[in-house]
Amino acid sequence: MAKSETARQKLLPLLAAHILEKGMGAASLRPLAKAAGTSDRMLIYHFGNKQQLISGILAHIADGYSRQLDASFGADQVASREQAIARVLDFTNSEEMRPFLALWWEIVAGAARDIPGYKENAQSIMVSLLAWFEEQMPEGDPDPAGGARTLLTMIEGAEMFKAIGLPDIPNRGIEAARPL
Amino acid sequence: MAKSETARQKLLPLLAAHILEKGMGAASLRPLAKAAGTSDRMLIYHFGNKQQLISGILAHIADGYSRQLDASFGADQVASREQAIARVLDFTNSEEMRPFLALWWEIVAGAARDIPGYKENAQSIMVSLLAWFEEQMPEGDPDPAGGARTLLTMIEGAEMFKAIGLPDIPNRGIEAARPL
DNA sequence: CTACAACTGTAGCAGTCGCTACAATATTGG
DNA sequence: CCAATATTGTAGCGACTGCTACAGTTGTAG
Repeated sequence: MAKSETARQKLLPLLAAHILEKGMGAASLRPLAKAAGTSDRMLIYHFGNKQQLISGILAHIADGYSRQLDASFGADQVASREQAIARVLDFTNSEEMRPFLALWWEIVAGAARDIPGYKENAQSIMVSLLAWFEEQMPEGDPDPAGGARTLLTMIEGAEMFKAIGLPDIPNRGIEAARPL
Repeated sequence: MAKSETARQKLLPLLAAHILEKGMGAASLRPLAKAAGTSDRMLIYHFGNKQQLISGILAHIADGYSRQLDASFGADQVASREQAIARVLDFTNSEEMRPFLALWWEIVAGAARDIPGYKENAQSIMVSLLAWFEEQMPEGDPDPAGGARTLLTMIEGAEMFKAIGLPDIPNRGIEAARPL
């Protein structure tokens, strides 16, 4: 099946861009192939079948996402938990994050339905996000590990409300994310 | 197009059951029709087109969900915020809630992608859930409205982590959901 | 140069998709 | 009873789905 690794590496960015823009609902072979300047025939040739193709694209996107996280936040420390959570929520409000978030909820939905590959992908994204966020915790926090989990749970809840167009509901809640 | 309201009311429970079990990915006319003991031809006849059909089914499910909420929780008061949040999380762990939650994330994903109808549906579900949860807040809570929003944000974050198979991440966070 | 492997275009299969045209039957109001 | 209306089955359209068979072309190693 798949022969050339470099061929895949050349296709992946274009395939990823297409999925980020159009969503998993538009992730069928012919549109993907067109977006990548090739044919459905060649996508199967390089990736074996559709499932492996999608897995490859999602993994590629997850990689880019975590690299973007590191790049977007300097090493400057944050002073409080409130500041840490506010910084992340601000960041996810940016226009460039929209496609990632829309895709994220599709991945969550796939994981909740036990579609093969989705749960693994979602977990790897969240585990690395948690590790990254743990480092972002304010210096001297009494419980960075627990705090990061608290705040990340809060953040994800808030992101859900943002996604469905009710961004104000978590507002008051976030103020409550103080260390005990 | 749609003529008989009673005909729709007879079909909706069967259609809803099919979507809850199989997910939106299996929500195409012919399987839905088969599950409801009719034909694709008749679904279009009764509901006009697929979008109105799906909207009707989702609204029906949302109705049933909120009625189930009221039925599953007695009027017995809860003593603390921790107890309120624990009760809801326990409830959502039950097997009968699984289909609702899986469908919920598909609705969130659709809302995040601006698929017509999904955002409205998601909002109406969350608004009524919030209103219900506000009533469930412990008596004497210093800020029931804000607290309900705090806890619901936390709950939804926790539900997401459960959905992707990482139920332990929010655990420590939930202990922190104390009133200020 | 030749043999072999890597790559690619064309065409198509068998299935599903939402939806509709047409014709027939069932029901109901006058 | 008769006419209008409501309901239903059959058949199919044109588009799309993942994937494959076949035939070729290209690149490379001996």
